Amino acid sequence: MARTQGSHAGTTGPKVRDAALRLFARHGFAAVSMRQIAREVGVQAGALYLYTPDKQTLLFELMRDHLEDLLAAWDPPEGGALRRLEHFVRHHIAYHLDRPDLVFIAYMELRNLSPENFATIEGLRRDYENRLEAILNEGVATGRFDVPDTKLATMAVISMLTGVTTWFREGGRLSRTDVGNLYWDMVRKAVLAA
Amino acid sequence: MARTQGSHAGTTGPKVRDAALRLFARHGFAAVSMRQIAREVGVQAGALYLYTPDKQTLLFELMRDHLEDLLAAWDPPEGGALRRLEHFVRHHIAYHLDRPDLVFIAYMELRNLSPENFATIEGLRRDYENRLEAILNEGVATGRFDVPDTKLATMAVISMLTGVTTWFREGGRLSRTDVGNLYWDMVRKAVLAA
DNA sequence: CCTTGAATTGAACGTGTGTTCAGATAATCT
DNA sequence: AGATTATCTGAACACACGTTCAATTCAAGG
Repeated sequence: MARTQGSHAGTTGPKVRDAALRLFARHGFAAVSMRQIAREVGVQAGALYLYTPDKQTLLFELMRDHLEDLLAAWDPPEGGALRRLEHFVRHHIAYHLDRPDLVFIAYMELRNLSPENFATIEGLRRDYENRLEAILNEGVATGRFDVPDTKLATMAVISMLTGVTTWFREGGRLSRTDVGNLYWDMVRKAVLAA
Repeated sequence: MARTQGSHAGTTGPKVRDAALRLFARHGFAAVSMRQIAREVGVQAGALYLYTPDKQTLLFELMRDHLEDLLAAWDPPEGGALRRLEHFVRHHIAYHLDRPDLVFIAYMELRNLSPENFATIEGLRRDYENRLEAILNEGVATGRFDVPDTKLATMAVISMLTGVTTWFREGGRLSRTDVGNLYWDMVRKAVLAA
């Protein structure tokens, strides 16, 4: 037998990516087999190879698409460095809270990429970090910010903000708005000149 | 043949843990086989089972020992909340920079633990977080700190500090002392009342 | 020097891995 | 209705996995 009722490439392709994303995030890339992904999709393992050349490419494309979406999704507002920084902080938190699985694998599975794939992902991540660093540099140049080392501050702020996905739970004590406000409060105080 | 020259249980045990730590950190727990660890130690795979009941326990004990050492290593100084916080920040950074592999697996391989092992590790981690939260609470109580939510601030600060291991490279632009100073500067400004 | 016991080998067990592919099926097009 | 094509199955490939264990070797104690 082959091709059970009602199955089309248009729906199976996304289902493969969804299942892979969920399973990779939950158990880790190396711990998930192609047969597990196939079972989740409702298909035999061989059929997956109509939608990806191999397992690693499945992971790579999830990470690449995530980072490209992240880069495309941010529209820096007009205004000074402080206003742009606030927008960056709030947007980073909101965007990451909406995609915990993608964030997780994009930060955790780097070592399972081939060297070329790793370089691509690393480049995209650096593009994102450079945006924050540019804001900090601008604020320092205008004297509004007191940041002795903008490279370190960039890494520190991104680590702090991204960490929100490890503890935030929907319906918990704090709303998303609360979280955005509280993080922005800390970042603002940390970079602002006295 | 068995038992090649000059090998003793006293040296093989630690070598197994060292090799496992290095390989787990580099490639991930699930991606490392017992045979790879054995090859690194210079022994056959079966011999590893004289030193660990199974692969998962090897991981668990690395994580547990790391967290217990971390908890035991910190000796909070006399003084107010600000002084204790500074000591915590500097100690956290120094301790983590000395053990990048342990930090890495303790944060990355949680999902490869059995439920009971996970609960143990989670408890140890919470003990550590509670120390920071207690400092923040004390500072808020005395009016020295302006921290609207000490639980969130705890997570934010720990994420920020632990992130140092992802980018710091020995012999780079910044020394360890520089890094300690710069992080402490950000944390201090973020929590201090105006 | 001989015995004892810890340390290790090497083979084996059953199961699972990523990937390929000829053949089968169902939807689409003429 | 018949031919075509995209979609999927199921079996197979060669290899690797974690773990066990009888047999073997070496170091130490009497």
